[in-house]
Amino acid sequence: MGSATFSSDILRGHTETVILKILLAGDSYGYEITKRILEDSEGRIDIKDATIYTAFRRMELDGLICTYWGEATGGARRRYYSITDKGRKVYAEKLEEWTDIDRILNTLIRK
Amino acid sequence: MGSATFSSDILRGHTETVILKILLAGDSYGYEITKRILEDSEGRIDIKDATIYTAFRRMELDGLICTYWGEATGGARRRYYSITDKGRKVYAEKLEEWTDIDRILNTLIRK
DNA sequence: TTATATATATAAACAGATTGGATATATAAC
DNA sequence: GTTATATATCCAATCTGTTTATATATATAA
Repeated sequence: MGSATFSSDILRGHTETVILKILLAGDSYGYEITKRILEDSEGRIDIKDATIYTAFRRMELDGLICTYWGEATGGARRRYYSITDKGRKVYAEKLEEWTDIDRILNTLIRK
Repeated sequence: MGSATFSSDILRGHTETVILKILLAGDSYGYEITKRILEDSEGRIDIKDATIYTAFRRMELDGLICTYWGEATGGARRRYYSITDKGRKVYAEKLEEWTDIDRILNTLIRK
């Protein structure tokens, strides 16, 4: 139980930040990002496809990312996402915010 | 803007853990806990009264805390909360979980 | 008497995440 | 050829913790 995936509330508010960070390294698509997060989180963060696609739509509306159809290599078609200048700016802000949250939550949660 | 209070999504999933940690040090009541969190978070976490009272109700139903009316000293009546054995056990689990989340989110969010 | 700080509580709304379902392509196994 | 599996996207309905708005009540200072 203790090593299962985290409750969805834990990720809430960080999903966009994590997606932006991955897109900083280069364009990618939903399925790949989901797999990447699962790997990089020691198998503990299993973002559902519906979650990531609704996040994409929201972020596109907010101008953080833009999208284009790409070719698939052995599977269904892929919709690629690219981070915008605004997206880079928002990522920088969220990174700074995380640094603060991290310090403060450690104070509040630990003895 | 950068130093304002955090979005409510950031606290989501941690509210109960923070309340349990405060109750570990001794019984307390809603108003005091809210003030305490605001102080200990450098003024960045301003939990709304409705949030804390609904959390109390949820936690009491789950058997993490129990409650009793106390006397007020210069103000309205107070409802005190006390952590139960189950609450102490859940806190220990959440603390362990936070240790993991902290490490993993730092990996996912930072370059 | 007015304003402010102290203190609790509930209904309705909000928003990000999940569940469940649908659709579609390519490849490996039977 | 048919089935199973991996790849890949998307939407409607639902869930759930938090907020907004509102109500209630006591004590003290201006």
